[in-house]
Amino acid sequence: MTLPEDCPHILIIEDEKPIGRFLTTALQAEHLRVFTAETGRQGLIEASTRQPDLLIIDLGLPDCEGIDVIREIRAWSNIPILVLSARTQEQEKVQALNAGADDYLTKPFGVAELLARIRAHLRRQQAAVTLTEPEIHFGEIKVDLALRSVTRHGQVVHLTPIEYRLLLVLIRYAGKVLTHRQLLTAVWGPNYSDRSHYLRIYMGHLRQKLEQNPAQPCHLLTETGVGYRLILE
Amino acid sequence: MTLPEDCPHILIIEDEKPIGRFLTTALQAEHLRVFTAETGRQGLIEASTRQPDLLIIDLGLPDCEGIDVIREIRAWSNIPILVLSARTQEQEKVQALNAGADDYLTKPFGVAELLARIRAHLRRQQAAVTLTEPEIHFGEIKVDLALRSVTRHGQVVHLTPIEYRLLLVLIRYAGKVLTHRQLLTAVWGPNYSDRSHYLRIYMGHLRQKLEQNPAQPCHLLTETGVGYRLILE
DNA sequence: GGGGAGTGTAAAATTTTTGTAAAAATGTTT
DNA sequence: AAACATTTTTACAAAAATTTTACACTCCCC
Repeated sequence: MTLPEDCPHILIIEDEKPIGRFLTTALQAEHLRVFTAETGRQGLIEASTRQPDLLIIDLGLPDCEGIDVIREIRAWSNIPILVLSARTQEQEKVQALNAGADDYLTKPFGVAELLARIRAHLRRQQAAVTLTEPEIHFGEIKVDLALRSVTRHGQVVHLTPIEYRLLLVLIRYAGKVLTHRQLLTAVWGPNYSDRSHYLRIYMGHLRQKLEQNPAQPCHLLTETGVGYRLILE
Repeated sequence: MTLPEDCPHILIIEDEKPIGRFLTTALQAEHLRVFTAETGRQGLIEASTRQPDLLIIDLGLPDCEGIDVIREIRAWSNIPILVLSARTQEQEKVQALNAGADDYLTKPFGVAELLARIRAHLRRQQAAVTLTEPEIHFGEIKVDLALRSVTRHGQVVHLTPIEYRLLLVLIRYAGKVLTHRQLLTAVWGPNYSDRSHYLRIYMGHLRQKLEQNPAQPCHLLTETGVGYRLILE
């Protein structure tokens, strides 16, 4: 088996253990990293601490309705949510989609179909790149996205391609903690998600070039054990 | 006396008739609709047919253990369950909470306290349905799940990974008593369920960072011999 | 009052994670 | 092919987080 870190993370919320185990092995065989939760509550905790790339949830959980779980996650995240439902749960399925689910599969379903759907959503998610503001400011720094230029006190600061790309990702999610994996995937691609040392080096470069005091950064912040975040202004 | 249909329904499972009658009249006086059962079996039937909003159950029932009743109900419902226990039933009390009970009262208890707890859980239950808020507030603290940031008076409060995860679990089950085992399992994993001293240290850290007066916490509360709970607002 | 279980706090010891420099490899331009 | 810029690798010091250890405190029961 290959590296566990080096692949998309999937969270499965499923109360029936046999099905959960089946799904887990099926996805692991496709080189996906799997986390599981057996209740909605536990699922919410896992979702916010593990930061998965995709969520699979079975409707009809014991503790709270799967629909409520979807609604709560949608309040702060827009990861793809894939719903599993029984044929008797037609209404709930529609409700789930209204609550913010992206797709559904009716049981029983084939593994091939499940995997195809997962891959489609992961691809789509990665393609979602948009940004509105033409200029971003923080500290002494101005970033002009249209010109691809970074200036400090009006002086041009030269950034290498990777440095610029890393900065872009941080800007797009400014204020939010981005996990190592999220940053590595966004900048180097999904096959580099375990090379955290790259981040240390390039965050170091950015601090050297953009921070007033690189040793005590006040915009490019470290969240030890989790990742990094950019604080604007 | 009139009994409006829109008042909360309470089911009491209690084998000692005098206590049952006492509780019934006390709750009815507060405009709560009361159903009673004298055995666990009967209680399960009542619970599924009456669909109460809250369940009060006395540990130490004759036919089947109260804990089994809790477990069975938790398999299909997440209504608040309030446990009544004698001082000699410390172990059972913790077992009941581990099985999914929300709160407990040790006999003898005052009616005022019972009513306060009932109201708190009914309110929490109602709020949980509409809790799609991306931000959670309590005291001077704001928690933003999307940003993974905690602020106090707008100032960022830095939490380590374990501190954040522990806080998250407490938030998800806010108002409910969480046993040491439940917390340890949720944060450190099932192999750490006997390291209660970890909890003391990290609850201490959270109090230090989040409470106005860490020595007299008003949100991160200790339930001696049982566990901890978070009180919002 | 004395003793014990459960709890809170501080601080040391340990492990994990991070920052930095610099060398080696890669690629690009002239 | 040499000079240059950039990325990747390597190595080690520094910082942060976790775990361990120690001890004081409170409440309750005897």
